[in-house]
Amino acid sequence: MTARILASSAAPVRQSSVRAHNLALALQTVANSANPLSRASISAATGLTRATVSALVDDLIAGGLLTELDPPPRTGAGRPAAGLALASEGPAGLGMEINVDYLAACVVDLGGTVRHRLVEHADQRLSDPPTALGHLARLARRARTLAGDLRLAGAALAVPGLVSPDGVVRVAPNLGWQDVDAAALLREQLGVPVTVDNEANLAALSELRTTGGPSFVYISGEIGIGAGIVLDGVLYRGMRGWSGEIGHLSVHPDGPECRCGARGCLERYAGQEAILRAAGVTELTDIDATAAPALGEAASALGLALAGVVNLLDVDTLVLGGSYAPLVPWLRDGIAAELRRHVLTAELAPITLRAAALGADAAMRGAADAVIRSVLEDPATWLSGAGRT
Amino acid sequence: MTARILASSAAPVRQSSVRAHNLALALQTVANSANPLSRASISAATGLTRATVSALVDDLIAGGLLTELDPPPRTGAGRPAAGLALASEGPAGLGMEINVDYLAACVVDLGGTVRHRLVEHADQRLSDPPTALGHLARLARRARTLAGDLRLAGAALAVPGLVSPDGVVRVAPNLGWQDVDAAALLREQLGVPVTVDNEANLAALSELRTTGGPSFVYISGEIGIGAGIVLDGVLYRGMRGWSGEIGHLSVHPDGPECRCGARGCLERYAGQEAILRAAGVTELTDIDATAAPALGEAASALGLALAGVVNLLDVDTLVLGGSYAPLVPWLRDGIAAELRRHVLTAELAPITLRAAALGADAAMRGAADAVIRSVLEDPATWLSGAGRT
DNA sequence: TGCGATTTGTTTATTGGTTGAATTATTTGG
DNA sequence: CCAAATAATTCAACCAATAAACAAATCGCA
Repeated sequence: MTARILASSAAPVRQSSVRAHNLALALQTVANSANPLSRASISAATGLTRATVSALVDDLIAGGLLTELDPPPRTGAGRPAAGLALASEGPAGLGMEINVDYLAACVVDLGGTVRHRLVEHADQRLSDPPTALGHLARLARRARTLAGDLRLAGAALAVPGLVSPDGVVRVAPNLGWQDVDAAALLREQLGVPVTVDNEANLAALSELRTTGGPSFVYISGEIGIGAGIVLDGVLYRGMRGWSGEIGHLSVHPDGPECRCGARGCLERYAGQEAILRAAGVTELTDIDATAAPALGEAASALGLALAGVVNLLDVDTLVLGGSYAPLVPWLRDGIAAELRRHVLTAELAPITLRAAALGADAAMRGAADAVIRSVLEDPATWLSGAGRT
Repeated sequence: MTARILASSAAPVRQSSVRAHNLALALQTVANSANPLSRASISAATGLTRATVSALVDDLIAGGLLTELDPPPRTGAGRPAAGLALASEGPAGLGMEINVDYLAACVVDLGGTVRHRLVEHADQRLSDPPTALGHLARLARRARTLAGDLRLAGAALAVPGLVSPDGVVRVAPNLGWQDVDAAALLREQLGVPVTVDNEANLAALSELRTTGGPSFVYISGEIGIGAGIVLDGVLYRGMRGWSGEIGHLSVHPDGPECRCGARGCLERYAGQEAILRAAGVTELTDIDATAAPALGEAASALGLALAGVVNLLDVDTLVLGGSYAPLVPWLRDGIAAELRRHVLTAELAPITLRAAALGADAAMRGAADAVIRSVLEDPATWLSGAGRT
C-alpha cells in the first residue's frame, strides 16, 4: 500500500499537498504494522522528524483516524511509548456484492475487521435492476445498523460484469443487466458515495490486503472467469475498467462453440459449468479426489491461458479464487505443467500458484477494503470534512 | 508524460521534493508543447503562480535545460512574451542497439532531435559479448563526437532478450548471450551511466514520444516476437523486466512443434521465418499484394494472440512495429477479424490497429528517449550536478 | 506623438509546513 | 534518589509557494 497522492498527474504541488502526502505516509505506516507503533517508530520508519510526526499524528487523532492505546507496550528504560493504532470507531467501509444467486453486504472498520456481515440468498436473474439494488440497499442499511452505526467513508459494490469508471454497469450477462447506473441508484438510497467495480478486481484487492505480494493476478472462477490484475501494489483496472476479461481467451481455436460466438474459449473448458460436467456432479462441493482426474482438461486449459498471462505481464504469483479456490489441490499439477511448458522464464524464476486467502466473501470484502483504502491513501480529504457521514 | 517524482514510494516529502516536482512539471509543460511557451502560459497550463514559474524557469535556464528564444512570437497587445524551449545544447541521450545483424547508435538532444546516427551491419552471432560491446562502444563514441560532443545525461541499450533491472542480459537467444553484464561493460567504456532494456520495451517508448496515446501495446516483430506495454503513459516492464514475451503464446496447442519445446506458439505462425516461408520469398521487402493472401494464417494467429492481450489489459490501441510495420496493409484485415470475434468489448469501443511511426530505428530511438525522459522527469537531479558529463 | 489599456515578468511580504535543537516527561537501573 | 535512556513537545529558522503590488514592453487610438 503506497501513498500516491502527489503522484497522479500534471498537478502543481503546494505545501498542503506535502502535508496530505505525509499524513498518508504516517497513517499507512501504522496500518501496515502488525502491532501498535509509537510516534518515534513512525519517525524512524518514514524518515520524517519526530516533531513532524507528532504534528501529523495529532491531526490524525483529532480526525478520528488513529487512537492512542491506553496500555502501551513497554520495553527497557526510558519514557514508555504511546501506542498508536487505527481507530476502530473511525470511518468504516461498506462493501456490497450482487451475484446471480445472492446479495451480500458487510461493514469493515479502518483496521480491516469485519464488524457485521449479511448475506441473502435469492435468484437475481428474475428481478429488475432497481428492485434488486433496492433489496441490496436495505440489506446494507441493516448491516450498517447492526454494526453499530459507524460513520461510513463510502460504499463499494462488486458486480459480475463490465463496469465503467463512473459506476455504470455496462453489461452483466449473468444478471441480464445492461447500462445500469448502479452507483447513482445506491447513492440515492444509502446517502454515501458509492463506487462500483468488477468482482474480480475487488476480490484481487482483498487478496492484496491480506497476503498480497506487489504483483499478482487473481483468477476469479465464478459462472464466468475473470481476472484481477495487481501490478506493483496497484490494481490495474484498464483504460475503461474492463481489464482481466480472460474467460474468452482462445484455448483451442477449433474447439467447441462458445456462447460468445467464438470457438474454444477458456470458459468452455474451465468455466463452472464445464467443470461440473467434467466431474459428473451437480455441486462443486461434491468434487473430491476421485473426481480429480476428470479436471485435467480444465486444468490444462487454465494453465495455457495463465501461461499467456505470465508471459505478458511478468508476475510471479497467480492466485486462484472463487470456485477455483477449493479445487486447487486437484488443479495445481495440471496448471503447473502448462506453465512450465509455456512460460519462457519459468526456469529463471519460479511461479507461485496458490489458493485465495478469502473464500466466497472475497469480492465483498475487497469492496469494503477499497473504501477504507481510499481513506488510508488520502486521509487529508477525510480530515478536511469532505465526505463525512 | 506525467511527472511521477513524488509518487514513487513510501518516502517522506520535504520542501525540496516540492521544488523537484514543480521543476519537472514546468519542464514537461514546455516539452509537451509544439511551440515555444512563455512563462505566463506555463503558469496558466500548470496552475502555478507566475512568480513561481519565473523562479523555476530561472533554475532550468541556469542548468542548461531551457533556453530563451531571441525572436519571441508576438500577438496582440501587451509586453511580448519570451519564448522558452528545450535547450538543444542541453544534456543529450545516447541510444544504442545491438541486434542479430547490426549495431547502431545515435545521439538525441533534449528536444528529441536526432543529432547523429550510425549503423554498422555485421553479424553479431559470431562475436563474443565483450567484443561486440566493444565495437558498439566505439561506434557510440564516434556518434557522440560527430554529434558535436554534447554533454550526455546517460546512455541506454536495446537488446533482443530478457534483461534484468540491473542491466544484466539474462538471455538473448538470437545473439547466443547469457548473463552478460552489458550495463557494466558499456559503462566502463563510455563513462556515462548505462541502462539496458528489451528492444520491444524501448521501441514502445519511442512510440509513446511520437504519437502515443496513454495506453497501448507495441508489437515488435523481429526474429522473435515481443511486446512493449504502455499503461497510463508509463512503460510497464514487469516485476523482473520480462514483460511482453508474447512470442510463445499458444495459438494452436496441438500445432507444430516450436524451438521452445512447446507446440503451436505464435512465433511458429507469425515469426519472421514463418512469414517469409508462407509468402514464398526470402526478403520481407519482396512481399507485395500478390503475396498478401499467404499471410492469412499469420494474421489470424496474431489476431488471436492480440485479442487475448486486449481482453486482459483493456488497451484501445495496438501498434505493429518492427518487420510488421510495412506488412500492416496485408495483415490488418486478418487481425481485425480475430479481434472482432474474440474481444468481448469490441462492440462497446473500437480498437485502433496501426503501424509504428518509426521504422527500424524505433528501439534505438526509444533508448535515447529513455535517457532524455529521465532528465525531463527528474530535472532536479540533473540541476544538482549529479550525473553530468 | 502621447497616453491608456494590456499583457508579461519581477519584487516583496505572508503563509504553510518541515527541520533541528533544546526542553520536558516518564520510565529503568543502580 | 539520581543518572541514563527513551518519548514526546516546543520553538526559532528555513524553504518554497502565494498573493498582490510593481515594473517593463508593446498595441491602439486619438
